Amino acid sequence: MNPMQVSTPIRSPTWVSRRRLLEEKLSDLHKCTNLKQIKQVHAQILKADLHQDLFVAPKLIAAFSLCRQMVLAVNAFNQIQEPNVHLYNTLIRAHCQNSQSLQAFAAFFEMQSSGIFPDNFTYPFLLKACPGQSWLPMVQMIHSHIEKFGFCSDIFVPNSLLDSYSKCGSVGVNAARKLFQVMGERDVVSWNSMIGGLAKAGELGEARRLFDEMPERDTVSWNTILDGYVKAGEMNKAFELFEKMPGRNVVSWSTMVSGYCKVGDMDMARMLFDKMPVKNLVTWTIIISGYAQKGLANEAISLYDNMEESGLKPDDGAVISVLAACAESGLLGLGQKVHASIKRTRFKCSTQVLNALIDMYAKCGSLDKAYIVFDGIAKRDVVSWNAMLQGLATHGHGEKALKLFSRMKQEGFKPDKVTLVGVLCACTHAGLVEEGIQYFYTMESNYGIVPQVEHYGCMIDLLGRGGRLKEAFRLVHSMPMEPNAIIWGTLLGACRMHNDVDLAGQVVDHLVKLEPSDPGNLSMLSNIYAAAGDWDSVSNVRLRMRSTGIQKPSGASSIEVDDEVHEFTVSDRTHPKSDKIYQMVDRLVDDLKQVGYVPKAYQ
DNA sequence: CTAGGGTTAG
Repeated sequence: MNPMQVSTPIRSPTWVSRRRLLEEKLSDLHKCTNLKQIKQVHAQILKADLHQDLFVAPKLIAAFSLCRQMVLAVNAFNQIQEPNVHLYNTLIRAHCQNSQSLQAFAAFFEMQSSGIFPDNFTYPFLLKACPGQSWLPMVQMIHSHIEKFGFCSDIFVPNSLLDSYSKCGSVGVNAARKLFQVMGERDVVSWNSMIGGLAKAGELGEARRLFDEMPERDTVSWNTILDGYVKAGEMNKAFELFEKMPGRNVVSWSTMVSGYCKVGDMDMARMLFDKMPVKNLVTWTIIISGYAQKGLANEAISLYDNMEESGLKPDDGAVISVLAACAESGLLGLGQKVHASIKRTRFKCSTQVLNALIDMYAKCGSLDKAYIVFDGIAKRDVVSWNAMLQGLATHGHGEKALKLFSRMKQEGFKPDKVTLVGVLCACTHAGLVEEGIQYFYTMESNYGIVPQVEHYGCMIDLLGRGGRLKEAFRLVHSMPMEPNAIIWGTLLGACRMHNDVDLAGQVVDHLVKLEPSDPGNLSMLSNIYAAAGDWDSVSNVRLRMRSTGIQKPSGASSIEVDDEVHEFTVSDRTHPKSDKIYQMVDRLVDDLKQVGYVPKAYQ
């Protein structure tokens, strides 16, 4: 349809005056984040009969979208009889902001089929709805559309395309490279996107070359290359750049803090954190999660308090990050604190936050609390079910997990590949070998899920733990994909469990090829030979270890009591209270023996 | 365009 033909309703003088009354309230409506206010204005709009106005509706949609009220947003959209490009663009952007990529595309296709042509805003919004590698085909489709209709006059369009490609893994980065080369005009944003994409794809050298080549660099350019080094763990190089870059901003500082947290250097992280002139919510999230990941509960908790005292209210991202860190290190205390602060400050939480809570409670061993959160979710999604299922499965409640699985199907949820990992894992932990095999071989026909490497991993664990090593080994060889290190590692674990020395030797050969610098593999083999009393083979392996120059650092466990970290290694007597500790260990071993546990070391 | 972000086999 020709845009000129869109009929404009005739405005009566009363209409104009009604609208003028609301004008002031409408002007900032699309930026309003207070749902109550929006609903008030909405009521006034309805009263004034302005809800079908092409000027008012986009503002309403944007406002509802900001408050994550997509049902209301779509409703506002549906009030319009003949939506135009602008309205569709607003809807697409709204879906995109609320990570409803599919709905964004649905809106796009609907727009096309009603004969409305996309403009210079449509494609960039749509490209934003393509998060990551799995959306590469959609990015390619949009690319061909753009080429067909020639919207490249505005650099915003090719820049968006470049950025989307560069976030789509190595294949996408190749396409981005090509596009970057043929782009007639490049601004600093084009360069930044290209450099960021290369750095993310692990092409740090090429990224650095482009960075050096750029005609002009802004703070984002510096931050991008800085992050490239940080993600590669090259903190020395990152620090060097950080020191000499002009105009550091809060992102530059936060990037450095994040890098030091990732390599575990909390002293440097804290020093920079204390020194940085401006901190925001992201900065606080980074440092708190950093401490939490290291298991330093007291530091993390006191910083969380400081953050709230400084008047910052954690958003979804902050809550999810901190909870994920708690889950990783089992910091139930901090997790509960976050939960309490959510309950205190929020009327309701997004499903994403509740899912993070389930996972945190489950991973910290508080399955009952996980269940309470799970039961209380108004709108469960597949991730909620998966988190709960996985939690039950990994804590030995295999049957309960399978029951949850049937409930999930009863309530009409479609299992995805993660669900099936949980189901197979549940079978493994409940010793239900036959059931697991059944699920594995029927998952494609029953649920349309083609077994992936993760599912094979579960199967190998299932068969291996059940002592069916030969079958497990055959399965590894019949896999349609290349077995990865986890697969071989699982099999090796099973060999150790059942003292299969021959198989272990073969498995380790594969493992060493995949992880040549991992000292754990050979040392595991050595332990297996030792357990079988094959001391010649043990010394052979030791020789192999020495000839490759690989040394296994002795494994150490550490616990944290009252903010003091205590580290322990094998037969460690250096701790001041080691006598008491060993007394306790002996008592525990006795208790375990009484319930039928046979410790390996005492065999 | 840059910093934090829910479920995934050893």
